Amino acid sequence: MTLELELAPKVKRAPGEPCCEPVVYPDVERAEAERMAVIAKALGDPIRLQVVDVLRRHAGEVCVCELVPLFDVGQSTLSHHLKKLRDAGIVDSQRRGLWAYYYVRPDALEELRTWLS
Amino acid sequence: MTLELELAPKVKRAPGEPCCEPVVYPDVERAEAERMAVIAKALGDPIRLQVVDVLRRHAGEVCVCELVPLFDVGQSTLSHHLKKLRDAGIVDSQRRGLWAYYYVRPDALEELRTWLS
DNA sequence: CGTCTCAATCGATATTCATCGATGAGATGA
DNA sequence: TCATCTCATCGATGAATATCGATTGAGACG
Repeated sequence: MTLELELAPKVKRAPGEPCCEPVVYPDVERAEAERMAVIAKALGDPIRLQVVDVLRRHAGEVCVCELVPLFDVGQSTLSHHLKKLRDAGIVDSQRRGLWAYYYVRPDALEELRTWLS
Repeated sequence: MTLELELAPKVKRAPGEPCCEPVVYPDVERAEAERMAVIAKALGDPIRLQVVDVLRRHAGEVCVCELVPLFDVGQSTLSHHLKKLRDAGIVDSQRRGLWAYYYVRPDALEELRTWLS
């Protein structure tokens, strides 16, 4: 904040010479970032993120037949979104009788939350 | 956990009768969820998320010319990703001479982090 | 068994998106 | 003024994705 006035590199330099401190980026962090991107991508659709929001507000489980009328898409489309969320480890489901009940698996969201901290 | 054994609805019911407690989802929460989806979507690409990771590790700013060799894509592609991050309010940039320096704007990430809590 | 219901899957389609190469914009310096 | 450098933007292309309607599969019930 205070003494960074000379961060701007000199324009005159040998070709290929770096303009500033070289940035290092370990493979370990790269792998973790890739995992976080998978979670964020699953949350990156408005419908999917709203589904997660609804599930979190109803701390137990929510039946798919209750989820469908909340959104302006067909049942098959919502099922597709639920699969994406399942594949990312964000939600899971349990069948009872004819119905399927979905619930949030907090671990994935907590992973992302921690990464953001 | 303990007393949810009778959550499964009776199969026999009048047509159209809900299978469980109706779910409500206020428009206010819906709007907030849409905003979070924008942020999550911007983070949902491995390269973009790694860019944010690098910028966070270098608390000040990082020159684009240092960013480019870190990733296996061309300069124009990286510029495209940086624009996406800018549009989502996650990063911002400042030009000094020929160079452009990018830095993280913590607010957007903090918004998402708070939502995840 | 046959039929009904709910949810998952399939196939098709239109849109979005990541990527590239080329070009443009702006600054620097000869 | 002109060449060079960095980065942003443009246009095109192939891949991924969101969506739909139709079908399938699994349970429940009679």
